[in-house]
Amino acid sequence: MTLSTDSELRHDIRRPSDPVQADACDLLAGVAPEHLVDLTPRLESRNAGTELFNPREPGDSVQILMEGWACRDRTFGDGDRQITAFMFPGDLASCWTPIESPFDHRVRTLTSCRVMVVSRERLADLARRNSVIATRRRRAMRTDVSILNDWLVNVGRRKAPERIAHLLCELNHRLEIARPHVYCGDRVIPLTQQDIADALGMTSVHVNRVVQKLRANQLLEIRKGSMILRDPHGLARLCAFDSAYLGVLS
Amino acid sequence: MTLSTDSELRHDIRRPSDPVQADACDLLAGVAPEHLVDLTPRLESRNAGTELFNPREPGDSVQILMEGWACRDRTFGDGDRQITAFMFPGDLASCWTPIESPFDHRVRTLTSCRVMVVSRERLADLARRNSVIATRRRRAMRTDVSILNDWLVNVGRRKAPERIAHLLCELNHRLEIARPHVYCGDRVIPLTQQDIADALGMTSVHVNRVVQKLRANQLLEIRKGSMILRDPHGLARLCAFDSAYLGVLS
DNA sequence: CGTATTTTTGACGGCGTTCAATGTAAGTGG
DNA sequence: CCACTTACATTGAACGCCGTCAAAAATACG
Repeated sequence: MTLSTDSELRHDIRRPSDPVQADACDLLAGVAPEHLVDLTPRLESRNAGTELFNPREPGDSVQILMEGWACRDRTFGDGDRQITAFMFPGDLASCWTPIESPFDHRVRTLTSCRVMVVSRERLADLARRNSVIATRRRRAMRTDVSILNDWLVNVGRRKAPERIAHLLCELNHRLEIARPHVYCGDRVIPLTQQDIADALGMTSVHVNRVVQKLRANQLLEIRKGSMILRDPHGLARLCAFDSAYLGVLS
Repeated sequence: MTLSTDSELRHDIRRPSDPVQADACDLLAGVAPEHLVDLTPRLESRNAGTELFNPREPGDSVQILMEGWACRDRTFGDGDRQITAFMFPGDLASCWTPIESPFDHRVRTLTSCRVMVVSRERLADLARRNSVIATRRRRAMRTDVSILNDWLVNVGRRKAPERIAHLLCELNHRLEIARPHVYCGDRVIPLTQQDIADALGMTSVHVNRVVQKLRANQLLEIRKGSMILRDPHGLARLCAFDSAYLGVLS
């Protein structure tokens, strides 16, 4: 599959058929249709840069990511921001946040997205009663801790080239597992260099310089608004990537 | 309460009465004595620098921290290490790890400690059957995610002085909540400058220089192997500390 | 007292930031 | 189809935080 332009990568997303199907959602897969209706679900579109969750105004509906990429971040007064998680459908680590979130952060879309809007209260009910969903959420949370733990190691201890390579390897690994749910080209990371900088505690200027070196080594290609991994093994070698911490995903 | 020497801070720890009491343990508080016996618990001492948990050799017993400080860390081949959590008794964030740990890390004591050794299998059983413990572990895990999230923001976006101040503020806050369980002086942080460096992604040399500035501003005192916070509010002002993310603790 | 650990200090270098400008592709409206 | 606008990527120069290396001083402990 080849995509000719960036806009296709970011915006030309395949649409699932319109009737709301639980199976298309990694959190609710397998839920009986009669229970699903209780949630009053509806599919909606969101532009890139839309807020999906804000702890100060939880609201009484929850938006579950069905297509596209989102991130969890914290923004400072001076405009600095730190991204603490990347999320996309089909990825276990992405599905636990909707109902409750213990900490000060928000969730924003990075690309154009489709979300399933459901009643928060009823989803919480369902999660309490349905042991499958409960288990799924527990595993999702464990995965989130594990990834956060690894990001901290990454940001705290690795130099820029290894740091960037490690993030790309992680995303690639998660994407492979989530493949059936992710509607963008293989090994395409739909992130801005600014996004990557915000996730890794760097500036976009420096990300750019380092990423150019990686490109010079045939490890990846650079597009406007995205990157394409050309040599995942080379990237993994560069940062001694070990996917063990993602084991809970599979 | 004043302590004259560091050895007292690190080693002169009050001992709970010898019969094993569930209430002294934040994970098992409230568990009926007859259930507690099933765990075959025994109190033991550990020197500073002892490994309490290693994912590659989980073993069939679990060591629950009862006194002293420990940390979760990852060590690299070249000796570099990243600490990803500080743990002490009475602190909710410290109690979920023992039974299962989804990621690649180990737990080591930082000071001399006392631990309660229990059967892993039976503790897991108990956690499954006892909803109080289950709830406690869930909250503990949430707290852990929340703190990890904040550490990532801290390491990724703050400069050294704010970064150190923020860590100290967090520990101070958690210590105040855990006070009845922590047997060391008020506002004493029994950490080496090397420990702090390993937690914040810095070198001990630079931690030292920054910490000296904080001391010059009457914010803290420096001891061998520990620090004493003299002006918590000043520290909080320096880094704009907001304890909201620790809300789940209380 | 002698030893080990930790703190402290100095010189030097570099990785990464800051500031600012330019280039370039995509989207919009006339 | 072109002018205008916006968003990213790219480049260069200057600066500085922080790491590296190495050694010395201070503190605690046996």
